[in-house]
Amino acid sequence: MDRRVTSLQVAKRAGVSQSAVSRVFSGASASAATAEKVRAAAAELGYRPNVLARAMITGKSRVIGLVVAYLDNQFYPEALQRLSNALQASGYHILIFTTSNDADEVETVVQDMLDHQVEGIIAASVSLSSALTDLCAKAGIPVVLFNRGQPGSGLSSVTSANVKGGYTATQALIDAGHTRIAHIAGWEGSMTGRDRRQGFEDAMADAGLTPFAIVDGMYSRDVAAASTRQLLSGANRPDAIFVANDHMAFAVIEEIRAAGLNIPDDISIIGYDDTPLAAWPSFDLTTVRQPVNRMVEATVTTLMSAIAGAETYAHTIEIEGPLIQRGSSKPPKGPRP
Amino acid sequence: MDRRVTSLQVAKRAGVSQSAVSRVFSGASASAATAEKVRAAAAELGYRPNVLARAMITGKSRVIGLVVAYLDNQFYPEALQRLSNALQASGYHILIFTTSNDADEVETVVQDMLDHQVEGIIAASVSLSSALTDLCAKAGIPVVLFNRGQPGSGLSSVTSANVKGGYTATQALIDAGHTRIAHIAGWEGSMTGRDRRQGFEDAMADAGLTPFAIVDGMYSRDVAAASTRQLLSGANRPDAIFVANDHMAFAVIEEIRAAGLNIPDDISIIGYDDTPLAAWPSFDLTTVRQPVNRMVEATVTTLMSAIAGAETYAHTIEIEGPLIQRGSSKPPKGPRP
DNA sequence: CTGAAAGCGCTTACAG
DNA sequence: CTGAAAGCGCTTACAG
Repeated sequence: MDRRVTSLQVAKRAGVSQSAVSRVFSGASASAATAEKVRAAAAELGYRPNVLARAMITGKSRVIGLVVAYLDNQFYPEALQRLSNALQASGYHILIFTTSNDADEVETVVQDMLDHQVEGIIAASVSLSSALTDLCAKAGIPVVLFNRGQPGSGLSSVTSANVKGGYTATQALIDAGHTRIAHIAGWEGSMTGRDRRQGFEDAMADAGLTPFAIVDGMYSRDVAAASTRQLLSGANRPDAIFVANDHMAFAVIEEIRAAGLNIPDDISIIGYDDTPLAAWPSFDLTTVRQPVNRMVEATVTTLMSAIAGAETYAHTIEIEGPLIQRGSSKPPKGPRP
Repeated sequence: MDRRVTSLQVAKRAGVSQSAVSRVFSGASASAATAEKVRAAAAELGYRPNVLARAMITGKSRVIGLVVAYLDNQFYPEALQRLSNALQASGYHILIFTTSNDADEVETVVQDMLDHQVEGIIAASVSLSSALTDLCAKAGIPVVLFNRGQPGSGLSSVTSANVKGGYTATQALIDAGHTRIAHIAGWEGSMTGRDRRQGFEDAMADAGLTPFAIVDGMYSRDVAAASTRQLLSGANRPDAIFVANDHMAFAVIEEIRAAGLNIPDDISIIGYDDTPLAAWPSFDLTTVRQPVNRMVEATVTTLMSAIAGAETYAHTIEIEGPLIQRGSSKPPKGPRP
């Protein structure tokens, strides 16, 4: 319940001015003797600079706002952890906000962040209205979209190469000899969903195949499960499904098993993300890896240089990830070209 | 890139004093006419109070520090989301720190939080050294441990009723007719681990049974998997295992299946937490539910009343959760008393 | 109700 | 290198 100790108290104890104390702790020039006295006094008193006061003067809060929507998707906890570590390494901390993708809620959250004087915002799988984008621009607060593109918004984004990833996944199914290939797409309202779908459609077209079906899974387990039941209910059924993320793919796998079908003998499944669970024996999911570490690196680098004022234009960074071939899909047939 | 607009600019535009602007936005008394003029000017200029400046004066940052260690365990993303929502509802925001349980790292993180003038700290499954506990006490910053007890530390904690939960789980295995019951314990360094183990031992003793084995799973998938292989390798093997959390139980289930054994026919498994995955058909895990929502509620309530200065003594809150009987363990035999 | 003024705990020109 | 002083953007007694 003690009041916090201030630089003035340290100054008195050390027999120097308050400015001298400040200089020692802010890394400005000070003689060895002064620094010595100040540090000793500070240690005795348990002094630590008030970050808020410092932020007021410098205009640098050292805080980054992070908005995240889908924490139940295992991709995000890992991303959050890595983001947190990378930012801490740069001397920044994360003010976190969880939200749905509802526009009003996102607006509230972004306003809150701005009010807290964050130096930058990372929006993970969340879209920003153009009003919100303007607001951040006017406040001079850089925004980086993580795992979500928003072309034309003028916002920087870091994603995996979604079109290419969708293509690669689909190509792998084609190479395995499949012809009745369905796609359970990501949310149509998201660029990642549309891009992966585009990759699917391109690969099918290039192979002269017609999609068995394309349905919007909304990045939801429940919707994906219902879609799967639907796909299996017809007289004719797909022999392979490319699912737009692992989170949905797990639900798809379970539905297929519940229907008494075998994976991959009856149906091959390929997901997207390579979340930790994909490698678990229970799923053994073939999937396109999103290289979280490189995506996080790119996000932090982009944000930091924007904060430093180095760049004012938007960066659209796409990082390629490999297909991880596991047991949920048949391996490629015959010799590869 | 504009400079942020300040209360002084609003005051000039509205033709009132800066204090008047402040009063309108801090909810102090102001005439309807003044409020009107101020709000109009603020809206035109896009003014919002600087939370940092407000925090400096009031000494209330409206920020809660959250330390979390095991984000790969699905219990935590859910808890984080609920915590975030509950705190936002109280006008607070979360400064998040991920850490290992390493004492030095925790110390750094807590210091960082204190430097940022957080009003309270929630430590999820992380222990605080007594030096750190003292530090927070001296700074007058309340700490609540979430899902981790630390008796004798003087810190408040919110957990499930771990001894009772361990007892209930074990009793369920006994009721199902099992006699060779093993326990893969949580980390021995944690109170939750020790309590659940205590519940296991009590139930076994009450039933006149000797534990088949007790091993420390360290709350780690890998350690739990290795322990399982060990348990299965002997001439004699357990017919049931109580695993101290779901996160490990999933790995245990997979090892048992890999060994060609059937769950629950050969071995019954019961976990702890009732994470989302437990209900998935792939695991269908019988488990003791930790009532996340009620734990979060209790955590926020405790923290808020401590911040309000209402209580200075430590609260140790234990919340009971039911056993969720699913397919990974045999149902109780015969009639229940 | 309202304005002038002091002050939260710092950083940073400015002289010396 | 060092101290006195101004100021970051607010809140809050204090008079009027």
